[in-house]
Amino acid sequence: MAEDRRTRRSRRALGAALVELVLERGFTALTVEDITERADVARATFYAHFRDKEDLFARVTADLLAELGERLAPAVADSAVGFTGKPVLEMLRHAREERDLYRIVLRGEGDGKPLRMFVDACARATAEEFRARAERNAVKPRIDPELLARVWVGEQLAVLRWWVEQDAPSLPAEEVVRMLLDLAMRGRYWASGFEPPA
Amino acid sequence: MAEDRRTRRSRRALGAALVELVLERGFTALTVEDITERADVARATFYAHFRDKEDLFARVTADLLAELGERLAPAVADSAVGFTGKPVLEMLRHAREERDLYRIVLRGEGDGKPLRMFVDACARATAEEFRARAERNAVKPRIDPELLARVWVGEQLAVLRWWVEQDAPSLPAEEVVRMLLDLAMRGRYWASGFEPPA
DNA sequence: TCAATGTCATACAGACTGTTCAGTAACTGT
DNA sequence: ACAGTTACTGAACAGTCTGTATGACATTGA
Repeated sequence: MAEDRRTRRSRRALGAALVELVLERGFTALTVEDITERADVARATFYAHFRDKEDLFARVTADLLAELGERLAPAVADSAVGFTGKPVLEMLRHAREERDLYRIVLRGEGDGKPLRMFVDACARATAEEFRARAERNAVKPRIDPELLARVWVGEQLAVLRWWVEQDAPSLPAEEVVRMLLDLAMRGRYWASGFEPPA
Repeated sequence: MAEDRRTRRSRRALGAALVELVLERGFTALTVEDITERADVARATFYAHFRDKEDLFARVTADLLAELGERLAPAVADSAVGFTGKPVLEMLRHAREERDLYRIVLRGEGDGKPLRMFVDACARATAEEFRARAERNAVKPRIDPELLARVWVGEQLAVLRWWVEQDAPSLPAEEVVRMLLDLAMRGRYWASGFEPPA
């Protein structure tokens, strides 16, 4: 007995309505009734599933993260050697499919709680990967992997934010990844147009 | 006829109360009455100054940005040549003084609106500086300055966020700046411990 | 088909919002 | 120090949203 179809229907509708409405009006401005109305569901039903709208947002985000995690797993395995850009590319693709949700999360809607869930999950995974990779290749990090992971994630998310907020059909994902890789390899100084330092 | 002392007193008290309370309970959880109570001010007075709590938060953030801008000006002038790290250092110092406010802004409290004010201001200024610098030194950026600025700011803010959230007396600001500079110059690959690529 | 379970409409108390207002206190410029 | 201006106070108001409870009804899965 998997999950009642009615339950699934309601939950999905509520989640979708939330995303739409947050994008339109912002999280705080929303009423539970706004959400149920858009989802075409009774208000009482909402409370049968979620404690409040924050709870709903948190679950939607958690689902997104779980999905992302699954999609990232093979890409991470593939880039065991070094910076291949495969995980980033996969994330960009995921973001293209779930664009609206990515937008509102990255904007910090909901007092930044979903965003923090997102950042923390990415940072944790990245730091772990950095450590493992350093060990595997027998190199000693010149900067604390924890901090390095934060920087790397911060940089990726900044780009991601920029990317999903573009209105015009923007740069293809592959192109964005190439830039990020260049930056990671050669540094910002090079990217600015200067010759690499001594 | 500057500004009435009572006005200044009330505004300041309300701003300070907001910061304290957001740090304790989060922005959404707050009531206007919570704020006025902490500030020891009548609720009616609040509405004499601000439309709602979002308005208050926005103004507090705007003031912070103005202050930061003033402090950054000389540092930016000093680093006209290249990446000296002076502006970042100055920002870290500012963040140390206004730690609580920085924390809540960077957390994305208030549906991320103050955070967006912050990010946009930094990104705009940085992009402009990049362009000017490239022109001054007659070099051609290898990556769109707009995007490069986003990345650079995203990276700085990730570090800043990490730094202001540390409980223990953390790394000195100068040390953090050194790391950021190394990263900017030599890239992440180097920081991970690998030798620079061909 | 039937028992279980989700959904619905409605109702409720309690809390918060944003506004108004008359009385009181504090401030500024002279 | 005074007078006129201006801000603060406390109280009251309707309107909105929340979270919970209820019994009737519809859909589901076995």
